[in-house]
Amino acid sequence: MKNQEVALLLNKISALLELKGENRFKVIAYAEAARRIENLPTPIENLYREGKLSEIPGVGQSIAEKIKEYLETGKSSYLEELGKEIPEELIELEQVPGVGPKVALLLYKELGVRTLDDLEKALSAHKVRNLPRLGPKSEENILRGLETIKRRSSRIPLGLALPVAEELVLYLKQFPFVERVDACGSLRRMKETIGDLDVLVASNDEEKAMQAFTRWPEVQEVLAFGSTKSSVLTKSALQIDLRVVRPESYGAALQYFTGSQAHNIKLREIAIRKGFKLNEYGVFRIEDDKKIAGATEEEVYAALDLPWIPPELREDQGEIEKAKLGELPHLVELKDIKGDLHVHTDWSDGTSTIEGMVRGAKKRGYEYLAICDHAQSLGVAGGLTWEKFQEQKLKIEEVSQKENFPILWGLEANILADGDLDFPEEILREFQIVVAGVHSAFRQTRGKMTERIVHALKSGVIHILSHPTGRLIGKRDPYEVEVEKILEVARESNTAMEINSSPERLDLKDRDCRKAKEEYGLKMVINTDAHSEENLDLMKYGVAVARRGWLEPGDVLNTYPWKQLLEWLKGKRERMP
DNA sequence: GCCGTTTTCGGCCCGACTGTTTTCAGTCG
Repeated sequence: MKNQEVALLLNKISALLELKGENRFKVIAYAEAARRIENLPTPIENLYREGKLSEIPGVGQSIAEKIKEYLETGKSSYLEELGKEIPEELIELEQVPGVGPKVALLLYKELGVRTLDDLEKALSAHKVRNLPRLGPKSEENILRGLETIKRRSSRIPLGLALPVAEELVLYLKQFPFVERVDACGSLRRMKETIGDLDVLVASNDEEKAMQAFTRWPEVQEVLAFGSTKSSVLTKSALQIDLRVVRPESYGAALQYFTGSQAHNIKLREIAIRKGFKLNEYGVFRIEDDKKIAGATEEEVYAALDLPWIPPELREDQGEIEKAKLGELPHLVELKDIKGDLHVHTDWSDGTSTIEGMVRGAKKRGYEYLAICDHAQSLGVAGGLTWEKFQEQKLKIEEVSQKENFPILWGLEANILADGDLDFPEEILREFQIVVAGVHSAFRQTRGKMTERIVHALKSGVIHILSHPTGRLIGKRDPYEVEVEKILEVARESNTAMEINSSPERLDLKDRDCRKAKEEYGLKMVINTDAHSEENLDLMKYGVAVARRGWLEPGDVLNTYPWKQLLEWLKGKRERMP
């Protein structure tokens, strides 16, 4: 799948065109095409083979030609031509906060600066302050930007950002002049990683709100301080932007600050066509500047003849078109979840007892639970022998009786390097539920890995494929595998795909969930893979992925009532061809 | 460069903050 590569190419072209001072709409066109391709669920090579490149929104004849050349030859003559005029390295300079295309070009033309190293030298020699329209303050600002870029980790996982956001929201809520607080941006959309944290406050005393924010004990440095907008860097090097508006504009501001940018642009275009203007203060009629909506998000969308759109969908991935038609999905919610179908206990590498996990499940309002400890081959995880599993079965039955709570006796089998499972099929059929996944030999070729998983699924004994792509966000890439092929065989074998809720996995990912549902009609299961009772709380992250994948309760097996779930589990093996 | 139930030409989202300026360009989200 070369989608990321092609997107990178188009983004480079966009950046060089901007440096060159080309028409800004042309610049935007390339960037927009890149964004579209980045979010495409299908490999762009397939679209190319079918001659359907121009069917991608934002890709016209000219950009299609450039993609074609790149896919055929692995290079782009257009990019190379541009590179002769403007060195590609300058794109890196723009990564420094405070340095945009104009300044980058100025630095290059006047001082010969091409790299971050060059920039550092020019700054310490105080050459930057003498450039036209720049002064000592700009020099200092760029220097700070350079330090920030070294310090600031790139995007941080949702699982780390969410607790920070919750803490800040709690802190701000204690002030009487703060009427409402919400974390917005990609965090509210529950993206798997977060760049900056965006927080919105409703207040009639902006000044006090800003001071309260910048005096939050976690703040290390104030980057910008305005009357309605400020930015800080926390001690953990996370950038937080705070925006304050009056309560009567809160809905419009919430909408604006939640994004995504692409979603907002679409909405503003719709507003214009209706004779309105949409900004963070409200919806205004252009002819007399009269405000017609703004206090709530619902009324902002309603003013544009749209139903309220859940934040997780606001990515300009077709949600606005569906909203117009009244065909938005009724997304699955945490309260729909009736049980966790993949948890570990202290029988293998978990830390809680069976009783502990059951108590945790009951506390969360679940109706059932599946205990799926590791099997023998996974020595590092204290995997169980068949004898041990039989012993565990008795214990599970005992606890189930005592607690009057349905527990499935299952396991998480290991898909070995050759695609066999670590127990023979006859034994696996004894278990009430079989979850299976890849836990070793990650570095196989694409073909081998695909064949390995296909072979395992075709055994027909697997109910759920756990963490289907094996990625660890920011630590390990997904293994090389042909996802489409896996989904296809999953359909044939009635296998459900797991959405693993662990914030470092979130696997399957949102985009693939949507594809699994829409193109393959698969069922998904949202599991925590909890290794402790507390870990059961991770379910919310998996639900977020499902929502971003447009899933409804009916698409998610563990929203089923107990009886219906049992039928599905039994039926799965009977339906095998 | 892309796009079109008001268009194949003429549009293309909107505003805050900063610094260096005397009215605004550049950057950012």
